[in-house]
Amino acid sequence: MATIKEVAQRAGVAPASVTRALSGHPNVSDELRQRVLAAVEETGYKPDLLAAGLRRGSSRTVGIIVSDIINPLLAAVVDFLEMELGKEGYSVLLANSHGDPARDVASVQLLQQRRVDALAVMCVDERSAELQRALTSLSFPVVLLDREIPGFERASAVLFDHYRSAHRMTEHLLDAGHQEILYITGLLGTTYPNRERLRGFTTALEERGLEARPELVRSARATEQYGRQVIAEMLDGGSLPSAVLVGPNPFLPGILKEFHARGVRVGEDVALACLDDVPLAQLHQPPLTASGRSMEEQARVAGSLLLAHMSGRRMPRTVVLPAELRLRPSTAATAEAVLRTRRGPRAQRRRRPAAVSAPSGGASR
Amino acid sequence: MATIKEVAQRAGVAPASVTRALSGHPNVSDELRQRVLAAVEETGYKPDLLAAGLRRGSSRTVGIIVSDIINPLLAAVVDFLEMELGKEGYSVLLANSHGDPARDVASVQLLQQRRVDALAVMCVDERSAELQRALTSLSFPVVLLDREIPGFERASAVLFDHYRSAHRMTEHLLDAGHQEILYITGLLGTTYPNRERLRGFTTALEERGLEARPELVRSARATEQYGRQVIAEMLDGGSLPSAVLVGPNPFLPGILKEFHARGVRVGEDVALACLDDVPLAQLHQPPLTASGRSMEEQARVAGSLLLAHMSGRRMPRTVVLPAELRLRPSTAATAEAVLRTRRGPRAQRRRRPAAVSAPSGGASR
DNA sequence: TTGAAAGCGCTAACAA
DNA sequence: TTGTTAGCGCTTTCAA
Repeated sequence: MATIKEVAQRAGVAPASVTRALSGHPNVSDELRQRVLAAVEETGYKPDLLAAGLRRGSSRTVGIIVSDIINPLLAAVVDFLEMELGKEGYSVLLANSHGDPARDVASVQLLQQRRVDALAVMCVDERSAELQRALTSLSFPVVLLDREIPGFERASAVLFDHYRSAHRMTEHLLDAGHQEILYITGLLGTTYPNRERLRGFTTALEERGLEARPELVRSARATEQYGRQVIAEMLDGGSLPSAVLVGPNPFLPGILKEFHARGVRVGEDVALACLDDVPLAQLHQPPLTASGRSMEEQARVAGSLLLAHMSGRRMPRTVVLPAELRLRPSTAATAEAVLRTRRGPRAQRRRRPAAVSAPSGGASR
Repeated sequence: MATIKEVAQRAGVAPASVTRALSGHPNVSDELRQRVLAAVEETGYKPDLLAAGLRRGSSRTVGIIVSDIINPLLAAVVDFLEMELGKEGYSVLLANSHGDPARDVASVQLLQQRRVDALAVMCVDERSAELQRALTSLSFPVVLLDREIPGFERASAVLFDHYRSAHRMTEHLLDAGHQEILYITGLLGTTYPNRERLRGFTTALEERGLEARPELVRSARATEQYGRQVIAEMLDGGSLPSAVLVGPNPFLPGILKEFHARGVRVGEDVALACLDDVPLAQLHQPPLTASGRSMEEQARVAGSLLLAHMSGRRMPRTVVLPAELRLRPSTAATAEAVLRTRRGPRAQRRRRPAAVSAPSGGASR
């Protein structure tokens, strides 16, 4: 690999002039620029970005910490963010935590050592004191994506309005007459969306004089397995409410598998709504009502905030983006219809009978 | 950020001793190590990996070039690879090409400038001369993931046996009596899987005295939209074969949407098989027959090949991994049953009638 | 407008 | 076992 020295020598100029010619420095004669360009061409010179970064004190690199890149929503954010930042010459250093909070912390330190110019964070557990310590000690811009760290004023945040999203979705279910809703959520208290969604859910219930019964709020790390397990338990106990509300999308496959395995017809024997909209929700038959949000917009906003901060142009900022209710057939039936169907003659079922009975509390509650 | 000098000063040693103490150098006295460790603790020193990389001539960084990180299969590979390499202290620089071959080339050059120690490549178009030129000029290990570049002996490759996978899947459909199969593939000639799968498909047909009719091999960049369009065209022309074989998974949502929109019942009015297994295929009702492969294994093998090459321990190597036929209900019906269903009384349909008629050539062909 | 010189922070070779 | 020295390749003063 040719170095700047060789190029300089070949062009008969000083190394500094090569830098100037290539970096669009204002005061460079056309003649010198030509000679440098020719020498660059001949040698195939490509500046060493490691060396440039060391000297410049900035690596033109942005770190992304993500709790799980296989989650299509997070993959989409990474994708768009990489694109936004790439336009300005920044590369992305990816760190996936695989749901392990300890990795979040390790990643912050590693990326710091790699001298990233900024950090985008979709961590596993925003409450981790260690993580907070690591993040607040950073001396470069940080943007939190759907994460909230009180007191971390130096960071920007791009949040969706998960409170409103969950609130509206819950109201939608209540409007259909559902008196009991099973809410399957990710770990409470670990991240902003889970927290806000719970608040939206309980508030909507309370506004109608209902309460979120603890046994109907099931919380765990978002895995397919747990989604399946919860449904199995509810069915086994004969206590599946007329409506189910799902938070994080990794639960969804498990939930659907268990419903299908038991012959529970989504949309008929149970209403099902999701707070994450993923391809699976749209393509399921019947399609699933979901709360949709534009990861592209989140990434675009995050990207421009980071770029602005890196160039020192702006102050940290919190941006809240709306989510959109996407009504689909999985919640079209009224609670009454759902409960009637369940009690109705098994013979009418197209598939094998569902192991469903009316929930203990029932609609009469 | 504290530097090595400050640590050295505080510990009363030379900078080089700090390096030695921290890097586990054999000849370091316990006493010196203790003092250094204490000073590190006090200053919160974290080595600058940019500087270390420059000096060492290796950045402990691996580039990944991926054609589309939103594709769940590719996201899985990135995920596992990042994990494998992370164990050994390597970070991942991500470059997503978004289906644009020109970006592949730009990414190779950028990553080269960033002095990555190795490169994992899932490019858009392996035939691109520019890309080949860029890749072959590299002086560090490269591993191709499901990509093949003839003459690029210095690279390793981790391939799945897509030929066998497509061959077996086609045989499976032929065994069910399908005489005509619509094959929807990604751009032919751009990548190894598309090429090998086509070969497997046509060979299987030829072995039974059939031929792959050009109008039944539909090729385009893998997008949901094209998948939908092909199905719409076939249905409009009344020429949908009794079986459909789908290559790249991005087609799948479009195909399913069009089938659903037209009331074509997958598994009854048409047999459907996929050469990519994604969550959607498993969770569809009925579940879709698919060819499954372990992205985790591909990533593990790729990771260990890269690590081995980087430490100079081994030669480039090509590893071929098997794919597994996962038979599910979407191909359970025989061709005869499918065609009979289509001609049968509309009244028996549960949903609205399908706009399907027997294909022009028909089973009698 | 250009060149010379210094140095970013680290590590490896060599010397002690 | 430890310190000294040099230098990775670049960019940024500063001086000419």
